[in-house]
Amino acid sequence: MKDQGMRHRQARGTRRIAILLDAAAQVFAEVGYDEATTNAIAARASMSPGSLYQFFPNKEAIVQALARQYEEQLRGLYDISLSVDLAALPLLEVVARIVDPLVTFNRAHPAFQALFVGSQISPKLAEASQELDDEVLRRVEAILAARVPAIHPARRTLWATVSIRLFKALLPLAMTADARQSHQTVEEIKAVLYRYLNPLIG
Amino acid sequence: MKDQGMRHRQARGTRRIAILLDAAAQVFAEVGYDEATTNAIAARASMSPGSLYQFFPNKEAIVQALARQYEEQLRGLYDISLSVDLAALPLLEVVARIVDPLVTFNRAHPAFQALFVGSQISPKLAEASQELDDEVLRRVEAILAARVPAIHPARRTLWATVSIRLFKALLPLAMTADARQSHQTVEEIKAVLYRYLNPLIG
Amino acid sequence: MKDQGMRHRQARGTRRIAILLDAAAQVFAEVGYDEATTNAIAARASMSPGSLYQFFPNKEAIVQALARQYEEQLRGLYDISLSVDLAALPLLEVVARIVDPLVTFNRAHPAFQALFVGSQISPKLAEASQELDDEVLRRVEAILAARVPAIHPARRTLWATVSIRLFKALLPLAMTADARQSHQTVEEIKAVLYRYLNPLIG
Amino acid sequence: MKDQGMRHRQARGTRRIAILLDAAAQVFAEVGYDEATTNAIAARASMSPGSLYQFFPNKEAIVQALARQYEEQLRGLYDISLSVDLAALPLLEVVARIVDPLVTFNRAHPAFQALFVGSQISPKLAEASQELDDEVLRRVEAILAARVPAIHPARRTLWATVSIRLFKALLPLAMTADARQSHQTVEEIKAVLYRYLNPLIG
DNA sequence: TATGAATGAGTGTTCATTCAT
DNA sequence: TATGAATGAACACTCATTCAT
Repeated sequence: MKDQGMRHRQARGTRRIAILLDAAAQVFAEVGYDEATTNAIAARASMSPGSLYQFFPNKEAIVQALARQYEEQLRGLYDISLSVDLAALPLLEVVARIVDPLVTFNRAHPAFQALFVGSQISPKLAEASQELDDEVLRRVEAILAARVPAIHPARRTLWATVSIRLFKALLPLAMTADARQSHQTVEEIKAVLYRYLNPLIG
Repeated sequence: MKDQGMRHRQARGTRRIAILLDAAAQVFAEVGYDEATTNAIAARASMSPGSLYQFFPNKEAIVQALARQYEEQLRGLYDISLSVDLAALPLLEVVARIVDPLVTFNRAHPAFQALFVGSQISPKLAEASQELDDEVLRRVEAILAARVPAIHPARRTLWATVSIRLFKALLPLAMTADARQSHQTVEEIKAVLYRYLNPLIG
Repeated sequence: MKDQGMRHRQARGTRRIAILLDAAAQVFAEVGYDEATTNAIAARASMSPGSLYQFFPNKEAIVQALARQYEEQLRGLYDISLSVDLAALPLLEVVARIVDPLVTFNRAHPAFQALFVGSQISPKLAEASQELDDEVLRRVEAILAARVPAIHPARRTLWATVSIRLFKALLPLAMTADARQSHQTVEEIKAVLYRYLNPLIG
Repeated sequence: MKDQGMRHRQARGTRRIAILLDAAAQVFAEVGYDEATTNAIAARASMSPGSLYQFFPNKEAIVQALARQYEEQLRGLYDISLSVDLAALPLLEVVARIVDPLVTFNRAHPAFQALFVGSQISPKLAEASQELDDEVLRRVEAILAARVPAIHPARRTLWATVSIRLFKALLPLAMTADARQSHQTVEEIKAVLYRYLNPLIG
């Protein structure tokens, strides 16, 4: 009996956290992290400010949780599409296997863009979503290393950083309502990355 | 007599606007548009907040004016370095003639980055610096058109948009104190753009 | 059967109240009444806030109950050490028989100080621990009356009030960790009271 | 002309600070430092919260300013009544010259009590009014030293500390509306201090 | 015209208290 | 009855904007 109550409560808590993160994602997507207010997030989640603070100690913790969520979901996404020998694939295929899922993911989670791209501008957001950025950098470096093991670490970091920034810069372009134009832009993103990386690791 | 007084007053007004824009540029460069306060800008300009609002109706108008100023300065910058037949130049040279002055300009005007790059993230700033972005887009489109006149307008716009975003994405990387690394990054910027555009308008 | 269940429930309630008052005492001793939060008290008592409010209608009621508890415990304390003819004892001895147990009691119940001394400052607390203060005043008046029966009631009240306040003022000084200094201060407390009262009731 | 404007503005600023400190004193006197809200102080001063923060960076700064004001006013008070050879005066006279002005002062400035006495309870207030407490301690120690130069510093500090605490404890008693009772209490305060100190420095 | 004092709605956050379960 | 999630009014403090001088 007690167990059931507890399980129920925990489930409720988890559900409310999910609702909050959803609301936060919406608000972040609409006005960005800096402009988002905790009261607005709570209101969007149909909660009181007090409730929000029962689950998160402060505003930063909300983005961090959201970023962590995205990180895990992305991990799941790529564990499938990258579980092959990347060195054996044509570069264009590698690029596609990275870009396409990310674009799809971003369409399903519009706030991802706000965090991932916004971290380049807002210092506060950058600090909060540091982990996500680090994780992405590590992963891209790993992919580069898989194809060109002999590469100098500093160059590898530069190439990875540049690649990530290129992607971040173009991702918003692909997020229009017009499906046709969106598809064309995604192709362009892949072309940019392919052409940039081909002379380096092709 | 009255005329002179008026001319004097107008000159004074123009001068004060220039001082304000200078102060705004400093503050924007230091903390970004969103974090910049109008009081801080006025103080930096050794003026009262009231004076600031005599020249600008609100914070947005300040960035807009600053963006317009940059727009004009950039026009002057390129009227010199682009007054040749771009179709006759190698693409790498064209890219260099566009990128290098812009990097130089940005080093002299650190706030330019805050506006130009920041407009991709902050919706407020995006709205305010719309015109600058439009102008830049038109110019890049013109260059593309000069090299490949037969190009479909939609594709031209896409290529120009992508090129500009690529540049915006990498510019901050080039703005470090380390001269050596900065030079390397600038080369990388040019490489990215060259490789992207070569198959299209090489 | 029903009776037993009820008795059981009541005993349980009494026990939980005791636990709560203990927790409250700890928290009051640590941060004072004003800074103490009901949630902190409940947590310290390993209870939910809701349970706390099942036994006490509000925060004030908690201090009141605690004060009442201290009142009773003090009664027990003095029923022993004052059950002699105070008129026959030297004043210094009387003072010692009042001060020493109180200091000992306070060392065992650090929250007592928070209530007893704090009531002089925080209006909220003063209201809440009014009863305790009244009781103490009555008792000190009784002692004074025992030694000088002919005393004018108003003077008796004044002397008692002053004596109590003197004690309250110095008690915190005696509550340091340093045993040596503490003893010295306790002697000072007794000296103050003795010198004050000697010309009056010596 | 400008000078006049500036002088005028400065005067206005000074006046507004005085109004604020007055309002703060009222609110502190009514509810104590901890319970006082900056918005309440601003409202009492017929100002907006923003105005308050134009003059004081935070709540603590307000008490500090008030404490400093009291410190100076007290200095002025005592420069007159203590500018004699304290060693030559009878102790009762010395005590009267210290206590009487302070009581008078406190009647004119009810918030003084809130700061001076309250600092013994609220840690926040204690921190903020530290300086005032230190200053008072130094002064009392100086008086003790003037009468008994050979005294051990540690004992001098103890006696001064005790004396101050005694005074703080009794001061509120003297602040009733009833003039007759108040006078009687003040006499009692002086009696307490005299009897305490007489065996030590009489 | 220029000033800067003044405004007040709004920020992130806390906590005494309530109430569905 | 016991729970702890939920509430929301307040708090200290900020800043774009206004306005008396």
